[in-house]
Amino acid sequence: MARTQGSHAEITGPRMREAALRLFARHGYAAVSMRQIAAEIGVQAGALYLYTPDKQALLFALMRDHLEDLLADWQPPDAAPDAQLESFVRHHIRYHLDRPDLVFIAYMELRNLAPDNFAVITRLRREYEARLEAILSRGADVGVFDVADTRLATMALIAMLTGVTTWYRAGGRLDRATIEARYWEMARRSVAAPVPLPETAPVAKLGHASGGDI
Amino acid sequence: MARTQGSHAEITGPRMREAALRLFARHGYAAVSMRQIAAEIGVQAGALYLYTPDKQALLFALMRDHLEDLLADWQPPDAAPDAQLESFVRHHIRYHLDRPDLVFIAYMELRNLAPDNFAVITRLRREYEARLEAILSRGADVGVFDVADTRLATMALIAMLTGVTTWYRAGGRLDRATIEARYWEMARRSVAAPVPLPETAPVAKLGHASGGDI
DNA sequence: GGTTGAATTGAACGCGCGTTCAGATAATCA
DNA sequence: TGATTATCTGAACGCGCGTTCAATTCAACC
Repeated sequence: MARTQGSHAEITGPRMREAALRLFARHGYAAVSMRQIAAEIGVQAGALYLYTPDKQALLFALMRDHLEDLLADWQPPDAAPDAQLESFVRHHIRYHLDRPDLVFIAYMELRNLAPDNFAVITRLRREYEARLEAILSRGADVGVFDVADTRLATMALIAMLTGVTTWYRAGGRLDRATIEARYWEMARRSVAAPVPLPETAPVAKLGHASGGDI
Repeated sequence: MARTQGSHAEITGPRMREAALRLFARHGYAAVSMRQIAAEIGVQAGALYLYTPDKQALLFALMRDHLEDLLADWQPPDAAPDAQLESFVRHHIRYHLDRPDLVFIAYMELRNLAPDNFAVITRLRREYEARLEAILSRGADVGVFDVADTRLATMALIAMLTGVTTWYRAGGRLDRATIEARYWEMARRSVAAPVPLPETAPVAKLGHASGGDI
């Protein structure tokens, strides 16, 4: 007996990826079996191999697609560094709140990647980090940011922002817009140059006294 | 044939924990077998069960001991909130740079804990987070900090600081003291209240113009 | 209505897993 | 020296793993 009612390739493939994503995020790649993924979508394990050459490729595809999406989804706007940073931070938070499982996997399962796959994923991550670093660099040159080490600041900011997925739950105490604003406020302050003295510069775009969202 | 030369309980036990720690951190709990741990210390898998009831207890012991150590190792000094925060941040960075594997495991392997063990570990983590949150709360009350949401700020800061383990490598470009100073600088700015206006307050302990370590 | 072929089943493969335990060994103690 | 005991081996247990594949089913097309 095979090919039970309602079986279609264009459905099973995506469903497999969804189930794998959910299970990998919940229990970890190594702890999830192909049989579990198959059971999740009402299919036998063998059927999965119509849609992925093996388990490793399934993980890799999830991570690669996620990172390529992330990179394609955001380009630095043609603006001043502070505006670029705000755009980056807000997009990062929004994107991560939308795809908690993907984000989780993408940096939890790095060690379960085969060497070649690891290299690809690492390159994509570096590319994303480089975008933030470029913003910080330019802002530091212009004097609107005050970062002693752009690489460290990049890693610190990304860690801070990505951390939102570890505690955020939909329907929780804070809504997404508030969370976005709070993170942006903290990120901004952590790298902003000190407010110029009043007699020197009249306008302080990144001044500390806005307090609008507090 | 058993009990080969030089076998001693007081050596094998700790060695097992060290090997498990290293392997769990490198490959993940689920991907490491008891046989691999045993091979690492030159012993057969069965011998491990003299020192742990099972694999799960081994993971749990590592995580619990780590968190209890972390909690025992630092108490908030009897000082102003800003000094307390500096103490917390510097200790956190130092502690985490000293024990990258333990830290890594302690939040990577949460999902591999049995429910009862998970509850214990979560309680310890909450306790640690609560210490930081208390500092931020007090500082906000006093007016030296400006945090819109202490819980969010707590999670954001801890994520930022803990992230240091993802990129730090001994002998790298930055030495530990520099890293500690940079993180403290970013953490401080992200929560510090705006500098009081010159005519209002003569001394600004958390002012933005120190620049000493830049 | 018969044929075709994509989609799936279900059984099988060898393997390594966590754990147990009787037996062997060597250090210790009387 | 002989008995005891802590320590460890090596084999075994049942199980689930990732993966393969012949057989089967069903939708689509002629």
